[in-house]
Amino acid sequence: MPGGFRNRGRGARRGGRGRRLCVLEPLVLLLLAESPSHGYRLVEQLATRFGVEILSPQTVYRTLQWLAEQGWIEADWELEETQGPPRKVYRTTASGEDALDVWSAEVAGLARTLESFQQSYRQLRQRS
Amino acid sequence: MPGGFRNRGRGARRGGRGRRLCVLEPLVLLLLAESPSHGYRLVEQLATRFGVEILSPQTVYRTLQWLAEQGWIEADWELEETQGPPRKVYRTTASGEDALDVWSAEVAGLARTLESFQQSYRQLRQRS
DNA sequence: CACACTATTCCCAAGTTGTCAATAGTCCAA
DNA sequence: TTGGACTATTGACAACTTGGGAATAGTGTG
Repeated sequence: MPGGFRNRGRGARRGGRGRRLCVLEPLVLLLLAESPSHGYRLVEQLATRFGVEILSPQTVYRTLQWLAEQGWIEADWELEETQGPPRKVYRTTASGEDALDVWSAEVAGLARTLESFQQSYRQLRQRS
Repeated sequence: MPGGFRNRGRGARRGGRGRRLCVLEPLVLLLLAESPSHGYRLVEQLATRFGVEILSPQTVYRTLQWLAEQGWIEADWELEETQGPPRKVYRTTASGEDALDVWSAEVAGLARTLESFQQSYRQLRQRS
């Protein structure tokens, strides 16, 4: 389960409720910068593109609402006929593109932290 | 502020309360696997070793308590005289070493997600 | 017509976090 | 000796996030 913090069994680990995904905003922002999409599809895209499978759809819809409140994305109801109820299709705004750059730097910082961890971990296991 | 989710200004970003570091457990576990330490020092080590500077000490102490509840770490009050109140020095247990391996795999998954993000981000910016 | 799938939104309990505060020991300067 | 700075841990509480359940609703299938 790459990239994800899946919940397995109560008490087995900290998490589940209350635990933040911590990279959902930049992921969604990037997907929308690539091409407009809607909540239901983003859940699938997050899984296939980034291996993020833990998500309850709620989390994605809420992130979408929050990103829209920041003015980083905008939505319109899709006009085409669909196989189901109407879709709310989001796309990035100009300030959303700027926000993506900021988030990207943040992600790079986290990536460096993870790299440090992995390097130290390998060294520790090599010694033994 | 590499690796960190610093809080700047209210409303400017999702976070502050309720925002998780999402990699604190493996980081602390690794540091303790390298050598025993105590809460106050771990806060410093997290900053210098991993660039994690956002932490309120509380978060670290709580993580320590939780890791101890899992049986992954154990503590004794330090016997030596110190420059201050007594320290609770934690060290990993055998099952803690196993847990570190599991967490390491989890971290690797998150690292892959971040890599995917960064690669897609670079491609997006190259195109424009 | 019931059922599965698509698609979004609201509400709540459970869990996590930062802030404030309390407690306390050591060291140093006024 | 009294106050302040630093070391060190813990408790309580409000603010915030999340997953699950439920509500709403359109479309396609048996």
